[in-house]
Amino acid sequence: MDGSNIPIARLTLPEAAAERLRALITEGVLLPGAKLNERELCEQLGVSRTPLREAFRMLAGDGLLVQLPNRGAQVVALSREDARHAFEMMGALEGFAGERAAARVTEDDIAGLRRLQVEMEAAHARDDLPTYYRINRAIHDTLNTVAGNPVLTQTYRTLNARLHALRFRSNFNRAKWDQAVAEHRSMIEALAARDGAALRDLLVRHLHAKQQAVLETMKDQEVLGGTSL
Amino acid sequence: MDGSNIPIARLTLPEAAAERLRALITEGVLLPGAKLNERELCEQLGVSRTPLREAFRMLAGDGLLVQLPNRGAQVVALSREDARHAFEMMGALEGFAGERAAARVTEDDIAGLRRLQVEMEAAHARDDLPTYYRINRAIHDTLNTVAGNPVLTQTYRTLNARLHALRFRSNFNRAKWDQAVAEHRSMIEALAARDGAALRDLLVRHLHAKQQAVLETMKDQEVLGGTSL
DNA sequence: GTCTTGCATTTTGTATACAATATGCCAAAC
DNA sequence: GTTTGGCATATTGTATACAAAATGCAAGAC
Repeated sequence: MDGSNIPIARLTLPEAAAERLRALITEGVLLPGAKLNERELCEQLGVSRTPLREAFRMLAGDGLLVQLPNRGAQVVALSREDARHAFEMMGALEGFAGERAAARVTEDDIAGLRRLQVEMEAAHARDDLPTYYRINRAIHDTLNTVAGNPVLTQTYRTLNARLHALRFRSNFNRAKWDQAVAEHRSMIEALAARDGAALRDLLVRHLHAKQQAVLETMKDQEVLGGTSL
Repeated sequence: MDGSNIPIARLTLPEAAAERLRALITEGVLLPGAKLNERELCEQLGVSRTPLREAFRMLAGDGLLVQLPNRGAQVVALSREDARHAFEMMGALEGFAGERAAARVTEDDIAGLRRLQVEMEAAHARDDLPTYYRINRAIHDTLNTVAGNPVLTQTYRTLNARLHALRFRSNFNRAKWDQAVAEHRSMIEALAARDGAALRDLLVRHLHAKQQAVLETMKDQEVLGGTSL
């Protein structure tokens, strides 16, 4: 026996419930601010209250739910300010990832990213937004992986899940899209040149643009129970 | 009624249990790698299993415990690598905090920090390590607060709690201490000059030094169930 | 008409009983 | 001597009953 003791991935009941809830939030069945009734959800998910409550705790830890004492859990609703802070943080995390990635990247990694870039540009050319999103995400995930810091990866994933789950979509238009694709090309070049500072800068700017696009769509949105974290 | 609906801070039972457990971990009563027996802890803390388990989930979310399905919870034991990654991340977070703080700092903030710096140098001069630690922490916390990003603050606090709870202490010596105090002086100057890039750089380097000091003490320490996150 | 007060109902919090799983030990097989 | 199988025990996982708290409504006071 060697040390690779990875048990067969068997979801525990609370984990499964959390996963299902996460999906319900992401799909927009449970909207931001919605309060979660334990008994109702128990019936819907077919689990009893104990594991459901453990699922609540997990999602609260991920920042998807807030739990108010004696008043149950509700889906977080980020205010404009909260969103601004979250994207600002994302910029910092991605910038750090880029910097580290530049220091550790291999030729194979670069080749893989170039392939993704080609696919991304093809999706862009044929206006295939879903594919574009998928590849975009793959590129950012790869950068993060290449950075080789699990603490970063964990933090990044959690924050990313939060932003995705809360349905922040940018106000898409052709000019911004073209710009984003161009930025990605520059990133790969900076990475290939192992220029960490430049890559960091590009990523921070890239996220800043995304932040602006998202904030535009939230222009005069009410606070709706906006909460910290 | 205005919107300041801050309820009287009344700790829920799971929160209280979590707090107590956190203390037990920080004080070293529960050592890294120790497995936590539910029944035992129930008796010790005077709560039943349900709230204790909720406390486990909370601490697991903070990265202080790992929960293995059907095998209970245990205190995380960070490997050398894990510690390296955590400190690297801390550097990135503090760097980001410094950058933002430089953009937002007020003259009052600077005055307050200068006062702390004087206190810190006094503690340093009289070899008062506990006070030094306390003020050091206050300075870093202030920088973080001035940065004005709650998402950052939350992440920073969680990671910091983890590093503290897991009892990472650096291999202290006079040269390193002198160096650290000098670095703090430079930081205040960079902040006063609103030079975000310089402050960021100083903080990253400062954390790197701390990382080195900690890693030295972990030189050839075994992995002991070292886990991710 | 508005504000308070008390009660019924709903919902959350905690304890505990029972079920499922893991652990350790001993005997039997190879 | 090592390995395998089966049991007894310990420990975790889940459901549920009961307790505590919050909510909503209606009746009465002002």
